[in-house]
Amino acid sequence: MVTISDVAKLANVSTATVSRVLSNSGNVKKETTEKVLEAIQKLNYQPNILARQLRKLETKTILVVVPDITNTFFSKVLRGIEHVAIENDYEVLLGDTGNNVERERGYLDILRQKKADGMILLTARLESHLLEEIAGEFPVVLACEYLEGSTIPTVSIDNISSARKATEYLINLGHRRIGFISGPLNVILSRDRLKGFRQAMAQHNIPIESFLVQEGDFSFESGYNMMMKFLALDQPPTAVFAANDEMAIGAIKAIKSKGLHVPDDISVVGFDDIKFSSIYEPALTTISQPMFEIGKKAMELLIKLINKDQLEKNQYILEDQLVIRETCKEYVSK
Amino acid sequence: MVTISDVAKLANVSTATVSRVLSNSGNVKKETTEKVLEAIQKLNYQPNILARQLRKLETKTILVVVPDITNTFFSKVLRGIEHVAIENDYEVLLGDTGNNVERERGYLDILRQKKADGMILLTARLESHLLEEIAGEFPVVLACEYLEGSTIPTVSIDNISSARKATEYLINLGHRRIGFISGPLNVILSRDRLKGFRQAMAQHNIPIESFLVQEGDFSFESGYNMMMKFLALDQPPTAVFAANDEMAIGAIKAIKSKGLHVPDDISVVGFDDIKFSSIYEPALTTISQPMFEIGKKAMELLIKLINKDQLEKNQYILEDQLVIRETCKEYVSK
DNA sequence: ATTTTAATTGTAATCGATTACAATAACCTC
DNA sequence: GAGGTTATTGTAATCGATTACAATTAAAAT
Repeated sequence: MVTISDVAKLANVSTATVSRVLSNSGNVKKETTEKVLEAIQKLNYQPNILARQLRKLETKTILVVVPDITNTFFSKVLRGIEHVAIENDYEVLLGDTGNNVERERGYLDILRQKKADGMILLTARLESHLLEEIAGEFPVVLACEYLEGSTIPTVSIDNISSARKATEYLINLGHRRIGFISGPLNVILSRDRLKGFRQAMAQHNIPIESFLVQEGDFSFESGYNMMMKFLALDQPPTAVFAANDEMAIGAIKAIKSKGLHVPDDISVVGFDDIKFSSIYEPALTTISQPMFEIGKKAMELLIKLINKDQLEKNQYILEDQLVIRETCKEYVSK
Repeated sequence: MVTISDVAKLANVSTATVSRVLSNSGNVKKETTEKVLEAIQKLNYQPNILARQLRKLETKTILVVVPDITNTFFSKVLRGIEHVAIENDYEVLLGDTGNNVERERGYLDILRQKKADGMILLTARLESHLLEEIAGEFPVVLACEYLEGSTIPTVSIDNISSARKATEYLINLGHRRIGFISGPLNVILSRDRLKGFRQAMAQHNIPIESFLVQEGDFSFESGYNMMMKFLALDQPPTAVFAANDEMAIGAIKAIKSKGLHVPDDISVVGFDDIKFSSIYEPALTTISQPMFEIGKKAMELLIKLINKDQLEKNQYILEDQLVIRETCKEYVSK
């Protein structure tokens, strides 16, 4: 392997000088610089990053922990992260947990072992004290999810108000029997969306029957299954709000399987606005999250944390949007 | 920061001994081991991986270069890679090129700089000599794509025979005017799928009119646009084979937009079997690639390369499968 | 009890860079 | 040209682990 001292020897200078040329620190004579560059060229020298990292105690790598990389929602956020990472000479280490808390925990060691300068979590199922502890010691940013009462910097939308907005939209269309398919209630953002739903219903004095709220797990299949439960009721809901798009599409599938139509028989609203939602038929009305922007912002914050810059605030709330497409319709009693 | 010498001091032994305890190399007395472990516990010591890596000249990290992480096809392959990686204590550095050759090239430096022990490419748009060169120096495995006449280890399906299989299926249904929407023809796997299509047609003595072959770019939109071209013909094809599922779905959208029906008016076959294909309506008939398996196999090969084990062969061809769903129908002349 | 052998531990070099500090060279100023 | 200043370069310590080799200790063999 070609090392810095090989270069130094060939160029007839010290390793210090080669290093200085490499880092563009300035104080090297032109001729010397040229000699060194020539030697570098001739030997096809590439600095060993490990050695540099060890010396500087930084890795220029950040870790992103994702609950499910095959979900396009997360891969879009990841894209935003990568975008900013590359601009700032960072590399992205990917940790896919496959929705497994154990693996989420395992990835913390990468930080502890200094294999990454910081971490962005797109999932926060871990015990909060664990997270707080590691965030006290290393730069950590939460994206999408957050931790109640925590000071860990967070980027997300306001899930409560978004869910309220979507629910109100259905209410304004005249719906009163509205079903809600929630995400797993052990994650806070599921609880928030449920809360938003409840708030909107309460505001309009519409009582919520308990069997009209069902807990899914964000998967297509769970959306299908929960909708089937709704359809088995004597009086099925006239509209359904699912806490993410995959479940919403699962619900539509279920409705279709009974020979009913969306939106004519039942209206459906989703959450996230993944790519498939606009392609599917009927095109899904949904809350659109700025996925790319969330990723970008999260990475920007992380870089600030790494550089020990001051943050203006800890909670960054980005704008979401209700995208009205084809799955909702005014309620007309039959 | 807590270092190995802090531990050594507290346990009253040398750093060498601590290191031996850490690596479980055996030759340490029980009592000493306990003393050391106790010190490690007490100080909450975590070895600095950078230092270890520098000394051992290995990173236990591999690089995966993906053309588009938001495509679920690639994220599934990635899942397979990660599965094997974790089992073998490797971490995965993700390189998403966003279909940009420049960025693909950039990621090679990560290998050169020893930031990763090896690389899996899910894309191979680079100049082949560059790839050959880097593969000569570092462990590299190609997955999905391959390089003509190259000895770089490769995992993929047999794209030619799969495309032939799909085409023959349409032919056997009675179709003669079959349109083909190819992927970008600068990537070999697109050319292979086209070749398979041509072979099947030739075998059945069906001439291919040039305007029945259109080049897309694997995106939903391009599938839509190319299908629109077909539909503008005097005699549109009675069946269409798209080189991936996204384009196939785009094509179906185009067909529907003209008030026509799939499969009654036009049959459609896709390629890949991404998750959405079974959810979409009509459910897509397609060639199913073993994405997870491809990823697993690729990582297994890479590990062998890294360990300098002998490979049995350079080309690993996995089984694909024609999945018949709802988008094809026998041709009946009208 | 002494020698031989095996088990355990320590010392110090090493991986390949960066950088504080020291040394030298080059350039001014009067 | 002496003295001072600045620019350039070199020496060697350093980052935190691993490991070859040496040294010591303990156990076994005679």
